[in-house]
Amino acid sequence: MRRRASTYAATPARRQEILDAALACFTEHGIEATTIGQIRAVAGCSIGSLYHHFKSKEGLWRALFIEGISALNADLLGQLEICRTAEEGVRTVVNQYCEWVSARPDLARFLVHSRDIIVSPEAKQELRRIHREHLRQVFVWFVPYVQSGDMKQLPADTYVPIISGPIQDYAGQWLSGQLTTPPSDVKDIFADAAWNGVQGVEERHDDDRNRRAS
Amino acid sequence: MRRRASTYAATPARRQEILDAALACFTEHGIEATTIGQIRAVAGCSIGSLYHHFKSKEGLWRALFIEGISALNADLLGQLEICRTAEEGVRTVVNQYCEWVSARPDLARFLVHSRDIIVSPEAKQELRRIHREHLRQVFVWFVPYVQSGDMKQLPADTYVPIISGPIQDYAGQWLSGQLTTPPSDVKDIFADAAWNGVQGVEERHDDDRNRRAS
DNA sequence: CGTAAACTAGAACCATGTTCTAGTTTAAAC
DNA sequence: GTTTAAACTAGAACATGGTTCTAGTTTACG
Repeated sequence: MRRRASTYAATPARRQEILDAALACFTEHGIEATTIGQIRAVAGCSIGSLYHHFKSKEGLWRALFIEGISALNADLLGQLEICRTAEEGVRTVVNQYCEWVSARPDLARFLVHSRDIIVSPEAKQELRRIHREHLRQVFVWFVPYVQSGDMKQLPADTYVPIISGPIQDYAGQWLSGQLTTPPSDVKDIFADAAWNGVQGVEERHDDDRNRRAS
Repeated sequence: MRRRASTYAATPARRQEILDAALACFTEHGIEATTIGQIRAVAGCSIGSLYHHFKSKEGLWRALFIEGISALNADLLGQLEICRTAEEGVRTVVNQYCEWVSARPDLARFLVHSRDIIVSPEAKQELRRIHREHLRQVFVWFVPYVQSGDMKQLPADTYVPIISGPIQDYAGQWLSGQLTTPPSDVKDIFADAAWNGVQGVEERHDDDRNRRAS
């Protein structure tokens, strides 16, 4: 007699309709300015239906956020799989982010801007967990190259900012309309800078110039 | 007969009380979760008084944001004034941000998190104007060093992400409690990375190793 | 069919930002 | 000093928008 959850065939479609409507509204009016009423209207459903699928407005944000960040993470890990050198890996991190942002700017904009909007402690904790797990997986990929000396030894928490910080900063500005040159046009510059920042000291040359008086 | 604005002696103090109360509430409950009622209670004033001094909740955010960002900018420009080399300038940009974030974490947290929360077009435009003007002033300082070759020639919009992106990313994580090592403890690493990313090609050595097959 | 859970609907509710009207205080003019 | 006009304060009334609730419909499966 006990029925499994979500045996209805049409459910996933309706759920997705609401998510799509929400993203469209966020893009048009901004995340903060979007109301449940607008989403409901675009999705063509009732308040009751919306609240049946998502516990709250924040629950809707959360679902959209998790969907987006998971796709982004999975895509990156997939691309890292086929990299064979540290440099390739670092450049892939930068390039993949550029491609992703260009390919799905609406979702990217939402991901960037929504980080500071999710408020409830449980949700925050879950998002942090996902983020940590992702970082761990990426970190694992790079560990051997740090040990081999292909990459510099640095405090663990500094790799991500050095590699991803610049391109994320640039992409954020581009997404909010402050820059006109798309990330894909400058990705090599940021890939260079990223690799430059973490590559190991090379042994073939005189390396004095990497040292300096502080 | 015509009276100048704000001839009341007590006004600035009351205004500041409200701003301080707002920042305290933001720190305690988060920006989004803070209500006008909470601010009013902490500031010990009435709704009418609050709305007299600030047009709206967003107006209050805006005032706090402008106060904070202006102080941050002025401090940086002051420190840049006394720098005499490109490397000193770049390192100052990184170090000053570290110091600022450590000295006034509440305000820094608000600045970082509120960027995406201010919604009204006019306010957004004003903030963008302030930001652009600040960037221009900083950029002007660096121009001679780019022309002299002390710094690499890059697309104009890429300097800021390369120099400030990593430390801002790190500081943001620290401010939100995800990291325990304060920015001041890793500032040299990020200053190294920043300078490394923008320093000009040095002529005394063989520079081939800065080139690579993409 | 019959049934139980998934789903939909929208009215009622409630929290919170904003406006409004009515007063009080301040400082300058006479 | 008294007057006067604007700055300021107060809090009730209002408006908007998120959430809850009750009632009904659809779906899948026995």
